[in-house]
Amino acid sequence: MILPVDPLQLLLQAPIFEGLSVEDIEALRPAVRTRRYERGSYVFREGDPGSHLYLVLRGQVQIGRFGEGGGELVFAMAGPGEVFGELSLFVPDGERTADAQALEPTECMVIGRAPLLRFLATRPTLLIRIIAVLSAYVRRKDASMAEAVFLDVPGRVASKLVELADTRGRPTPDGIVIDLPLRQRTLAGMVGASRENVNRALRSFANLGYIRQGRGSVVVLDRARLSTRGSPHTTRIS
Amino acid sequence: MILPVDPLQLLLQAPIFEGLSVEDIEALRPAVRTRRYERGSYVFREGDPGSHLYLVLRGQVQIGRFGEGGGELVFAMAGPGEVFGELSLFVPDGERTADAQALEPTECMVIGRAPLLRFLATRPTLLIRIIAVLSAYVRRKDASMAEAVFLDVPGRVASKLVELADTRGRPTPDGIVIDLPLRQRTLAGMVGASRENVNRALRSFANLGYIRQGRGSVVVLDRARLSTRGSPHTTRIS
DNA sequence: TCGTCTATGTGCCGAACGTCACAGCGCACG
DNA sequence: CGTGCGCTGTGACGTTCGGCACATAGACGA
Repeated sequence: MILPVDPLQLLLQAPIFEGLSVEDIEALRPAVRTRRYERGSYVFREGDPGSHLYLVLRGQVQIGRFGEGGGELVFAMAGPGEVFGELSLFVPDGERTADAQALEPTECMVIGRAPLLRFLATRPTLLIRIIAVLSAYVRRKDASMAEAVFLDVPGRVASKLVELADTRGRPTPDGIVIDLPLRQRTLAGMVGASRENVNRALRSFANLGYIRQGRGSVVVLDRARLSTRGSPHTTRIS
Repeated sequence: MILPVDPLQLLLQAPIFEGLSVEDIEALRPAVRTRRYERGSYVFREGDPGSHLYLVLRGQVQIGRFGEGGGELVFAMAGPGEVFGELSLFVPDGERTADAQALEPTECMVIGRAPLLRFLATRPTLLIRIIAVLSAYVRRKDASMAEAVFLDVPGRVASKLVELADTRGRPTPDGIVIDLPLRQRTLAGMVGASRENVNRALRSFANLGYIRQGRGSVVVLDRARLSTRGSPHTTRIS
């Protein structure tokens, strides 16, 4: 994959910054640095000062809680053209409340909080767009909470696969290829289930012909049937 | 409880609008109406057009999914001085993705989307504050997702009670009284568990002397020990 | 005051799922 | 070109928790 001549152009693709003009981009340029991370290394960890915004140029980053001893939980993923680390930016002296870890060799653009805030302070339209994006985040979180409560493990896996196919899927003659290093570990962290049960769910979907799987990859073959799997048991709750 | 002379003054108490000046408030006045809701009635439902922002003057509103057939899940609560319905505001033609239901006789201030957006468009400082509040929302949602995954039902109940004591608690000689119509149904919806198991957790905490409970009310007696209950089993996940 | 409705308390059962243990197996790295 | 590490696959087991059934008891209206 060939990088664009100007990495800053990628900002235009991030939903949060959609609609930036070329002049806007030039105004930001002096504040920007790029950094590299090898697979498994941390971009930041819980408790670090949250003083920078990151834009992924190449690779993949997972954001969540990755305690050494035991469980891990994935809050979000960020691939090329996507932004992360934005939540600490607007809280004065904000600390990171999650870890960010590179899943592959990764390169990021880094923008300091102060210049970015100066930049945004005069652009209410952009601020409103950011608010819209954050509102959508909150809604998606509410929706996943509902799924975690109302769906069993296979249901959550199916639902997550459909979501990934829709948001990061690349259609091919064979099926929708999910463009992610999607290990069962990671998928388990996304849906809040054990790796073993995610495995069993995946195997059963593969047997039904809904998906095809390889090492670290999933291809969605039958999106329709997979999304049907979304309402299995009617958990009562309360 | 006596209502303030001017309901709009309450806007100053909502975190989202903290820092408004008196002139700001006057600018909004023509756009504002008030409405009443009886207990159990819906302020809005999933699918409604999301064209208004609500500020609670009196009563309590729960926001979440409340399907007739079976389960319910509470995303947020709003009491006097608090705002809800804000997520649809910045999404053009946004629909409600949750229900809002009055838990008690309730009175709300209602502000239309268009006038509010006009008002905000010239106040970047306020927009940045809104972004900060939404960022905090996202983080809290991530945190509750982590709790849902890593804690068992008693642990989640304990954690939620501590949170409620901290955010809506009124300290008294007897203990921290939670100022909410807190039925076991509602609490179950907040932590994503069945009413029965929430009951068992509450009873066990009461027996240990951590809390005292009445019909629709909980008093936290020993916040320290209750929050200790927060790390029971080490779920592995992934 | 009485009756009904809603909230709370509790025992029991079965299913779902986390946990452990271990067996292939391929990739990456030396 | 091996070889060890990490990802995948699978069985067995015990716990947790949802679901049901039902008892009790305040609250509220007729």
